[in-house]
Amino acid sequence: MKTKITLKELAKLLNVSVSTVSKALHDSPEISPKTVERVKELAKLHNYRPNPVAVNLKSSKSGTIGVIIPNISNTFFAKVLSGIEAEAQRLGLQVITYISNERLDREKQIVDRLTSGFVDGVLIAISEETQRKKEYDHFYNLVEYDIPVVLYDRININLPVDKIGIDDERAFDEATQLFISKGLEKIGLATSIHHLGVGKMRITGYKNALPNDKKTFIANSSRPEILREKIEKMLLKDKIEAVLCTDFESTMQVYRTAHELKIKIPEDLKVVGFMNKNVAAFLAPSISYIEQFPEKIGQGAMDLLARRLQNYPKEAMTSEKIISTRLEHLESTVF
Amino acid sequence: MKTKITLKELAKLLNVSVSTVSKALHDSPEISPKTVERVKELAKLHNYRPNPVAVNLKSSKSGTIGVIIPNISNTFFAKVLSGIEAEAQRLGLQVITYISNERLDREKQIVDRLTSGFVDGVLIAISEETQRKKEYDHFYNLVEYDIPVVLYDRININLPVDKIGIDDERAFDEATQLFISKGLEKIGLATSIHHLGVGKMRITGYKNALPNDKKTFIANSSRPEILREKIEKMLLKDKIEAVLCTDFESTMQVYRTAHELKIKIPEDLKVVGFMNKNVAAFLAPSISYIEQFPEKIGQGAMDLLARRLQNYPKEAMTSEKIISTRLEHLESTVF
DNA sequence: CTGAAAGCGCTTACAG
DNA sequence: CTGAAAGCGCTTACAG
Repeated sequence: MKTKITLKELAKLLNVSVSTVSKALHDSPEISPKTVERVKELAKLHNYRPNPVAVNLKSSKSGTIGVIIPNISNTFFAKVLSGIEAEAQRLGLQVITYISNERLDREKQIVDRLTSGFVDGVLIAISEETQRKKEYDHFYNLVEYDIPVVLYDRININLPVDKIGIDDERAFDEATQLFISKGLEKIGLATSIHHLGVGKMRITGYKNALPNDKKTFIANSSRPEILREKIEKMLLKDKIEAVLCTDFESTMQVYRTAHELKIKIPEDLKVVGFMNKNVAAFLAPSISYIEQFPEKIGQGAMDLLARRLQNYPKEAMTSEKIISTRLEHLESTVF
Repeated sequence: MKTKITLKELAKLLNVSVSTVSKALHDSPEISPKTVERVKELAKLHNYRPNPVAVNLKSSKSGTIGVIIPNISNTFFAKVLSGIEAEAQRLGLQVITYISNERLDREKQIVDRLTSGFVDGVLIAISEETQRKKEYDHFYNLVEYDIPVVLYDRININLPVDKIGIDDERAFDEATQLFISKGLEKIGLATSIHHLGVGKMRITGYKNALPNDKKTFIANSSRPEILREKIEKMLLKDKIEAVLCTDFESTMQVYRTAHELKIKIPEDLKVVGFMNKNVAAFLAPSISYIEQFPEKIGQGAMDLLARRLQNYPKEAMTSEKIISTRLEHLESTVF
């Protein structure tokens, strides 16, 4: 077993002081070129790497950032994490992952951990329960401890921090407009996330797009059986001609229910879903969907945080960044 | 802005030494009950929490573990991470996430990072490229630095470390047996991961289950268009009656292709897929699948690692743990 | 150009 | 029962 070599050991081998070694490795102009060379050579030979924990203690930085993820099984969040991780690597930062499972108590625990100095900054998508109960006090602890926070995706929340997400309202407004422009009269919406900020925004986009003379049809429930019933009612009784889905679950429910009721997509029903290509393209028929570019959101979130880590006091203003979505047309919106 | 209070500051406020405060907070019997009480009270008042970086430096532990994930968009791995994170929380460990994107060079970089002292141990699922090239040297660095490693999921690899995964061979053997017992003659397999260890094991299970007089039918490609063609050939020319799929992609391809060719599932074709319930149950028809319990794999991996972290030298033998799978019957295997 | 010293925030063996 | 000292591995202002 190899054991990690330390500055002290290098110094002894070279018959110089620890300070000289440290300075040499940092290319300090104080040190003679000859010494620098000797030191670096030996360091390389022994594959010396500074102990990050010691460096962190000295600099009172941890060199890591925390990411709070509400639900990692959601491919969207998994991909956001991927974007964060890639950008963090580029910046030389480590990513510590925390999963709240959409629960407020877990989120509080996590934030408590975070304030004890594990991380230099935090990226957060706020849990569902937290949003439902509107209890944001714990986040102010982070602010008080001067730990920069960036909210990602779930940004429709009144906290004085940087934010990055998509324009949920516009995406659904545009998708609804599309149906209207094709002359459809009865346009519905299915959602299992109507209590989330992002869900509300999407519903608002849909409603705003509908002219006053057009009725809204909304099937909403976070309980699968109920959602399924409401979708069935929309399809059979309301006889909607098109439906927008705000999330993966509702999209799959619409797909399955239409099939069971022998309602043909796209002939009898146009569908715009919210899911990733991996699934959308292989359904039969394939389902058009709103593409979100989660990796970009992750990368952007990391960049916003990195800016704060560099010169926090200088920039007082918080910024909000929006990543555009795109409606990807597959078979379910063929007219 | 609150700033974190240190031992030194507490000591000054209390007019005692830093050592006394530290000992009191650890309930040392050396300290008088009265002092312990005073110290704890003030610590609580100021919400004192020890600086983890300093504690780590002292103990030469980092209190964190690394997890290498080949592809986080794969729900299986996302859920494994969830299991790891939950167990790590319970054990008071932090999880640093690294994503290799199935690439050898990224994996090498990550391992390099890991050997510089960021983590106390590592959980690894080896990347696809690494397995293809059979280049495992970089992992031996971890072993040399005495950093415990646990392989999860992709465990069919000859490295002297603890492992946890599923019994891929048996799962596919049993699923194949099921079809045989129902009197089916032509049983095929579709895969996009035949170059991965787990893929090979699944194929072996399928082959082993088939009696000598039965032909094998295998559609394999990691390129979607090619896989699609091969599946089409199996369905149209070979006229297989049942098909096993080793992964999400091949399952979706079979589902979609059967639909396009107007081959009815399950009447004309029985299907056992490899995917998660979230999707499987909402397809039309729903697709029976092999359930893997990824959270359990994550939890088990973390536990194996925790054991090593506690008493590494004592236990020389490496262990291999298998988490049972279960065939979940939905509509695609109705006889 | 080199090195001794102080210090980051903690823990713990040792002295009193 | 309390405290001074050493040390974890580094960095850096200061002295020589």
